[in-house]
Amino acid sequence: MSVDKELLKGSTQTLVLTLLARKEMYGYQLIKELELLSGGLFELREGTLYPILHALEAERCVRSEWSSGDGARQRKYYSITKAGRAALKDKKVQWSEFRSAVDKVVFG
Amino acid sequence: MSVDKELLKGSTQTLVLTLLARKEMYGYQLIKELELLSGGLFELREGTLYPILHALEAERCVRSEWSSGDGARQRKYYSITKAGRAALKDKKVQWSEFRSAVDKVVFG
DNA sequence: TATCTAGGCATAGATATACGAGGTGTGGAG
DNA sequence: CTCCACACCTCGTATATCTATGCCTAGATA
Repeated sequence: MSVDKELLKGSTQTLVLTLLARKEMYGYQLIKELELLSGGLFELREGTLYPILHALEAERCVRSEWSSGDGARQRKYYSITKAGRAALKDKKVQWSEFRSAVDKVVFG
Repeated sequence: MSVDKELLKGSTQTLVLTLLARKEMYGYQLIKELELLSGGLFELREGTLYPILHALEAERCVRSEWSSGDGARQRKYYSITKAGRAALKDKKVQWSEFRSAVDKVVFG
C-alpha cells in the first residue's frame, strides 16, 4: 500500500462492494482493478481481500460461484446481492460524511 | 463515534496535530474542539486521545507542559513542535491522496 | 453537609482490521 | 524443464481504537 495502511481501515469493504456493484468479478481481478482505478495507490493484498470477501459473503452482501468453463482456470466469481447494494449505499453515505468532516477540520 | 470508527484509523493523529498547529491545547479541550469542528461527528474518547498524545510526544511531534496557574486546575498543555509541523504536512498530503483515490473508485 | 456532575489525567483489556508469510495448484513462455 | 503470473486460501502478528475503569478537583444542587 502506497498510503498509510491505517487510512484504509473501514473503507475496504466499501471499495470492494463498489466494484462488484458494477460487474461480477473474481478475487485476483478485484485486486488488479482496484490498483488500476486508484492510480496504483491501493495495492490490496490477497491476505486482506479474501477474508473480506468471505466476511461479505457471510453477511449475505455478496454471492460466489465457481466458473465452470471447460479447461478454463477455476475462478470464483463474486456478485453483489440486494442486501449488498443496500449496505453499499449506507457505506457511501458514511464515507462522504467522514471525508467532509476530516476536510473541514484539516483544511478549514 | 457517529461514523464507523474504523474509518477514523490513521487520521486521528492528523486531526490532533492540525488542532495543535493552530494553538496549544490540553487533552480534554482537544476532544471538545474536535467534536465541535466536525459537527459532532468525531467524539474522540479519552482512552483514544491520551495514548495518541503520548505517542506523538514520544516521536517529538508535540511537547507538553503542566499549567502552573496558582489555584487553577492542573492541565497538561500540548504544543506542536517543528518536527510535528513537518509530520503534519506529510499527513495532509497522504490524506488528500487517499481521499481522492477512494472518491475516484467509489463515485467514479 | 452530602452528593452529583463536569472537568481532567491516565492505563488495561478487548476488538477490529490489515499485513506478511506461507501453502496449494494451473498454465503459458522462454 | 523451469520460471513466473495467475488464482485460491489460512494463520500469526502488528497496529489502532474503544470500553471500562481508576484517581482526583471544583462547582452546583439537594
